[in-house]
Amino acid sequence: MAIGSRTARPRSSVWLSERKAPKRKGDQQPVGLDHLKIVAATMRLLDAEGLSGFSMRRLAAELGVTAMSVYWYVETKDHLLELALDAAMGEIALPIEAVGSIEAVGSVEAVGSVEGHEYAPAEPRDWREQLRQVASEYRRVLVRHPWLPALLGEYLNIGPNAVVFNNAALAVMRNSGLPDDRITSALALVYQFVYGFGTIEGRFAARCRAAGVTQDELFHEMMGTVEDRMEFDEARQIMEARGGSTVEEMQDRDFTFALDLAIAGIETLRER
Amino acid sequence: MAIGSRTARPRSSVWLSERKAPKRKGDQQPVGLDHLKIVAATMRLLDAEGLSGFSMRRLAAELGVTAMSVYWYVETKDHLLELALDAAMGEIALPIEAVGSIEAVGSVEAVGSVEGHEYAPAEPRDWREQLRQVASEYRRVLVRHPWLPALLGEYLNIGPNAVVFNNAALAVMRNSGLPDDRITSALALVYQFVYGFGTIEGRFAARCRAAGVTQDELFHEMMGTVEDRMEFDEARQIMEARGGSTVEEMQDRDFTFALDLAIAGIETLRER
DNA sequence: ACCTGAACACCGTTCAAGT
DNA sequence: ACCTGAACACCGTTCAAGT
Repeated sequence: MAIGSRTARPRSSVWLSERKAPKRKGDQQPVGLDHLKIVAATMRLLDAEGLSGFSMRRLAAELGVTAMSVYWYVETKDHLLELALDAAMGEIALPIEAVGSIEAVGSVEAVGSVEGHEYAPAEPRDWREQLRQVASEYRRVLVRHPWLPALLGEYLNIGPNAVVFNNAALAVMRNSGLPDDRITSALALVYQFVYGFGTIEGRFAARCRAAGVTQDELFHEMMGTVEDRMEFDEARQIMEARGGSTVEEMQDRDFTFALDLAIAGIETLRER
Repeated sequence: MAIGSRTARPRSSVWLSERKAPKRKGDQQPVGLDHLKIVAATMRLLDAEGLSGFSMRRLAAELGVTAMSVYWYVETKDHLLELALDAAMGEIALPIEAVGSIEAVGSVEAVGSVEGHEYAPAEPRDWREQLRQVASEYRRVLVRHPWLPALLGEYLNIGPNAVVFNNAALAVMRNSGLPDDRITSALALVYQFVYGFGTIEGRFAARCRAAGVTQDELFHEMMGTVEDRMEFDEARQIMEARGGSTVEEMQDRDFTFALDLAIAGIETLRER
């Protein structure tokens, strides 16, 4: 099988529980295993094999260590995955204008994220530009880590990097000029869209990689299968009108125009 | 743990492989086990225990049968979950105007779905009304079955009911007046939004059920935790401006206005 | 045609024990 | 302070066997 598992629903989050080890730096012998290496190896494994290919035992083997050693650093597999999740959130490059106080960024380090957020070099720009940047960065990270959506769905995503991201997203939307009581709606529209879009895009790419075919090959194969199955005149007509000769082009067009729709909607309803 | 598992990525879909059994009706002894009952029990278990609480062995026990009996009817756990996924898609009530040819509906039955699509009683209406209906129906089903998003992310979702749903969604959007080459974008914006929105809404509700608290209780608890953690003036201001005294009210407001934004965007860009 | 039981290769995690 | 090995309770699935 591919999803689902046996133990009970987790009731806690890494971010809501105490650190397992004080994690002081100048310790005696550097044994070659620590939080950073473990999370990095976790992400490498997840990228390469997917969530279903990941197990604590596989990870230990990857680290050249016995199955249970990892448990000295990490409470459960769930906590480890939450760390990987927040590390991925940290890869979303945010417009510098949207990143708030230095304290927020400092607290990222304080709770032990793997890497801080990256910041795109940018001068202050239009809120639309900033929105487009955050959206497409988020999309890129979702595609790069196809395991991310499952974790986003499973855990609370209140890690330090997630908080920075959410604040930045909110800051950008506040510049749109929408009244305060509409901001959460607009945020939901844009980011849930990006989430869903990036999810299927990343999954499709991963599927192609696993099957050893190009995206265009798999796309045409699937279209063929579906067309064989039933009458699809309407759908086919739309698909052909979609434009773009490659899957990548179609995706970029769809993504860009969908964002344009959302932005146009915001601008239109702002005036009312 | 809660997600991920051990076996390799599935390369096939129920919908792309042959039926295991010819499934003829007038057989000798009715043993009390069949496709319908199995899928129904699966959905009941998933609703009650979640994806992580579901296993072939639990299901067999639920059916009062030995662990391996189910395998006579169903090839793998993955295939069974695909059947449950499409059955859930069939619960989305579609506006009768948007449901195409009778053949499409006929083919639903032909491939053995659990129940056909429901059709809301409706006279022909504005495309905006239809869009709102499909969106909120989709949302309702996502909330009712919190395991649905994980399955939607994992499998191809090309079952008969999914095909009917997609065609209906497309038919509605075609009535918006957008040019053909923009339809897929608009569909992505609306349905990925609903998917993401319904996902977190359903997950939140499930979490409350599991913890035995009301949604409002958990919401305030979480707000408290997050506020304690770091400076959150902006976010708090927005949250307070959000309006609505209960979580449910906030969610309904957010959902409705986000859809309004999308519709306004479609209408605005349609004119250009 | 339908169902069972034993077995296999995997899990996450606990726990006592090593150094 | 860090790592190991054996063990427990669970998986999905195969396979030979029952009726």
